[in-house]
Amino acid sequence: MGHKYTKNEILEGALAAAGDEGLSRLTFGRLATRLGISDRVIVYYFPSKDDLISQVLLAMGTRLQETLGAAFAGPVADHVELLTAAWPLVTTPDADAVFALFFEANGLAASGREPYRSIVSTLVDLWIQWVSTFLDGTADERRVEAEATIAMIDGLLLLRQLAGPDAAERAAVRLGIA
Amino acid sequence: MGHKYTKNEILEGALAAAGDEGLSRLTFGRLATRLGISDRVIVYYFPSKDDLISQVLLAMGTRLQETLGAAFAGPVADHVELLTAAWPLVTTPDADAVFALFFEANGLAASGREPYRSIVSTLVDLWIQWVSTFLDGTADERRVEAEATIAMIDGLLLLRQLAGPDAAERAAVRLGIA
DNA sequence: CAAGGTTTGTAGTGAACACTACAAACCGTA
DNA sequence: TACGGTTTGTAGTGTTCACTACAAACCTTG
Repeated sequence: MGHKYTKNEILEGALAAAGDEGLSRLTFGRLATRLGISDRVIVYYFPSKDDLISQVLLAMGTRLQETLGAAFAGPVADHVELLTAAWPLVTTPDADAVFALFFEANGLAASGREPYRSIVSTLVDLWIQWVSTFLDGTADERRVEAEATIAMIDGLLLLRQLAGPDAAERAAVRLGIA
Repeated sequence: MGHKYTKNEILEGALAAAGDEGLSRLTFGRLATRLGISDRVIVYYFPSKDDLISQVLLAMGTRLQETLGAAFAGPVADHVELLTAAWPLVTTPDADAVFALFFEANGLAASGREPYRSIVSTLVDLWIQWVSTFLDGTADERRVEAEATIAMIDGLLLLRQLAGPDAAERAAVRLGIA
């Protein structure tokens, strides 16, 4: 099978493109130009734009879990411990690009646009469940603790994106992290 | 001056439209149809799309300050006190619509798109400064406390938008609010 | 009434977008 | 070599979008 780009390589390129220019600038045409291929190869692998976006966001989520999962060894007691461990990993330039993407998707989801709404909703549920596996306690306790963890990390990282790393660092310290 | 719509009335309509359909669906054509007027009246008052968006976001910020400002009487000691007072006011259907808009703008800003980036950046600075006027302490202390306040409220409200009011309420309680 | 600010009618432009149709070429493998 | 998966050439479709040009009508105030 003679090929220049496999599906995965195109997805890879889409991740990079979305990181650079944002989700709203991720189009068949722009991505094709960026990769130096015909837009019809992309359509060949991703029959609709929704397919492309869904898979980009899903891949992004999986990749982030791999990064973070490596750092979370055993179960910890509460969200502060978890955040303290996670904070250095989510404040790198690479992570910044990933979270910029997520915030864009979150915003579009919050305003009700499909397919963002359903994808992000699924993603958030997965994350709550995933984070709770690193926590101690009953199922209910772990869920609440995971929700608090996600709220705090989102808030701090949003502050980081909008007010800068220094502001986020100060706030993190004030809230008992790092 | 014979007029059907003043600039302010159009801005009002734009706020409502953005709340209903999201910023990305706020276009001259759609707004004109929604208001039952010609799109050229809108262009007449808002010569470019960036003008319209900027003023919508600015108006949204001002309006939110008016709502919250009424509830904040005197200075309080820390972000927990402030959040406890603010929480009931930001968890109403009206506030939900406003914050959905802000999250959409934040997301577009995070991915670097103009004019969102510069407007939101200005807005965030204004908010940090504004929130700090309700706090006690030195200038530095108040700034950090304001940053923490904003991080937490953003995180909790984002969770509210994406995982639902119940999840946000649980997390808020766990974090010492409400 | 005259002037001037406002609104619409009519008619566009050029760009970006998602997506389609079809035939040809390419290329590794069986 | 024949097959089948892949890639491109060529050429579209229909939609939405921001924005423009211009003249006419409208309407309120001075």
